[in-house]
Amino acid sequence: MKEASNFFKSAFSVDNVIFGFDGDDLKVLLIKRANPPFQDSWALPGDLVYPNEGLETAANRVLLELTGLKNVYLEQVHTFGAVDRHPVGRVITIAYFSLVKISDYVVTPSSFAQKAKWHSVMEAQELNLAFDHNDILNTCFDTLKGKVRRMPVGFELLPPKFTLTKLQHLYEAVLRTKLDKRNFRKKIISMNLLIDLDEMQEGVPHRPAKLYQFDKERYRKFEAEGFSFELKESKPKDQVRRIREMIEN
Amino acid sequence: MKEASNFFKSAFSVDNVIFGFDGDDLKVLLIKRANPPFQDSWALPGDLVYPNEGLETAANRVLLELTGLKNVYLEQVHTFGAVDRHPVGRVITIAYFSLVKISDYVVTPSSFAQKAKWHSVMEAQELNLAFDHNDILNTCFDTLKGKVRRMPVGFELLPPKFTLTKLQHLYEAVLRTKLDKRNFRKKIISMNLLIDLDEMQEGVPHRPAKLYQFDKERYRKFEAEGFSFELKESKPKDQVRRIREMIEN
DNA sequence: TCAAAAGTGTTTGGGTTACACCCATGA
DNA sequence: TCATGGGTGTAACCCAAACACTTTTGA
Repeated sequence: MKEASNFFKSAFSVDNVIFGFDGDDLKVLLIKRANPPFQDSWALPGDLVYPNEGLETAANRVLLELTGLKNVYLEQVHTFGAVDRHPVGRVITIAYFSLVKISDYVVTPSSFAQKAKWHSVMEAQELNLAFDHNDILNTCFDTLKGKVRRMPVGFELLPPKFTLTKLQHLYEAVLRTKLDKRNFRKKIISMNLLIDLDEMQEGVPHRPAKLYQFDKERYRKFEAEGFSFELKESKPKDQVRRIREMIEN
Repeated sequence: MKEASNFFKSAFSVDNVIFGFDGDDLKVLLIKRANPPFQDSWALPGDLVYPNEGLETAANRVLLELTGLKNVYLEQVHTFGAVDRHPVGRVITIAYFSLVKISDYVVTPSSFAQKAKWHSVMEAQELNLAFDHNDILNTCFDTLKGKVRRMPVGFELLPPKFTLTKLQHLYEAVLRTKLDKRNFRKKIISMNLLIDLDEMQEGVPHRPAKLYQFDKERYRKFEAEGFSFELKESKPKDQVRRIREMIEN
């Protein structure tokens, strides 16, 4: 009954929720499955973990094979292990999310025969994804939302040079809220994590904006000191009041 | 090479970091391993996951077998899968932490032949635990620290009736900081999550304190409205100033 | 009467919120 | 000259931080 051989009949995989930002919308990279099960369904990119391969290594491999990108922000989120989540056997999956600069991603290399396509996260959440990939996507998205309010990971999604407005749009897309322009700028500037490049946008049909760069050096210093960067959720006061009143019935 | 049979040669386990609070110190329940590998080392309680068993089910089973407790706070934290983490084969482990009222835990049921013992977390972190259990313990402890600042999970560690001072000690033990008594009380009271029981401690050699109870009902209402409960880290201002100056060199 | 913990208010400063108008560019 | 986003300051408010003495009990 409780012999080792009974236990070594399962496999594990990694699935990777790859987020990108096109300047407007938060996106996730999905592949169209070429084979059963769930043939022709959209799915998160993933693969079985090789017997002598670390988990994060596997996640990085999936990412590299699909996007050609290395050294990308990658973080483990949660492990999904419902007994029946995979129709062909007991396969648990470790979910990762990664943040890529969408402009760096060029074309699907041939090793993935399937079609890969960026979907807006909002739309992807409404699709019927393969396996339990809807759960995985939702969990990873929530994790990203939480993360982005506490740490400046948003920069991983932007090109090296960006405007404050783009940065704000990114936060708005991830947090799914509107932010006040002046307060946002004050807050970001006061974090001292941006380098003013003294460069301007060019060829835009409106007043050109200043370009900034993320100051990784300085961030590491802060981080080492255990500093935290909360970006408050900006819940309107009236809403807070209303909730409070509701509760104090 | 890439045949399924190669992949279905691995196993997975759950390991459970069981936290308790004795009114003074944050504790973790460790077992003394009776068999190799790591015979006689202290280890986190854990077990292989049965082929047709969910992950959380397995974690709950470990908890039940060891403590006799059911319906305990349990949360998945992280999955550890280094290739060589287990000497007898490829075994990845999904780490959970749980919060138990230490008074509810009576005695180790016989199914676990090993000795189980509460260790202060501080001490446990200095032991040489089996496998990668030091990593696991540290990760779970950090997760608990983060969690406790955002959500009122601390109550899971206290008996049903407790004093404000006990609650404060708990927070101090988890966060490893001192908290200001008056500010702490103001904060907690203002959260409106405590029921004043109109009872007093008895038989204590000092002025008896009021007893309170956690208001789960009200908490669920808050939670449903997406309310958050930050308990700030209480970093002294001067420290913040020093860091800031250091960074703005 | 002593030891030990319970209990309680106010001031100060920093940060968050709310809010509206002028500016620079390309078409 | 118009459309489009870029860019800026201030007042009100709230909350966190700092801080010390009196009260109640059992021994």
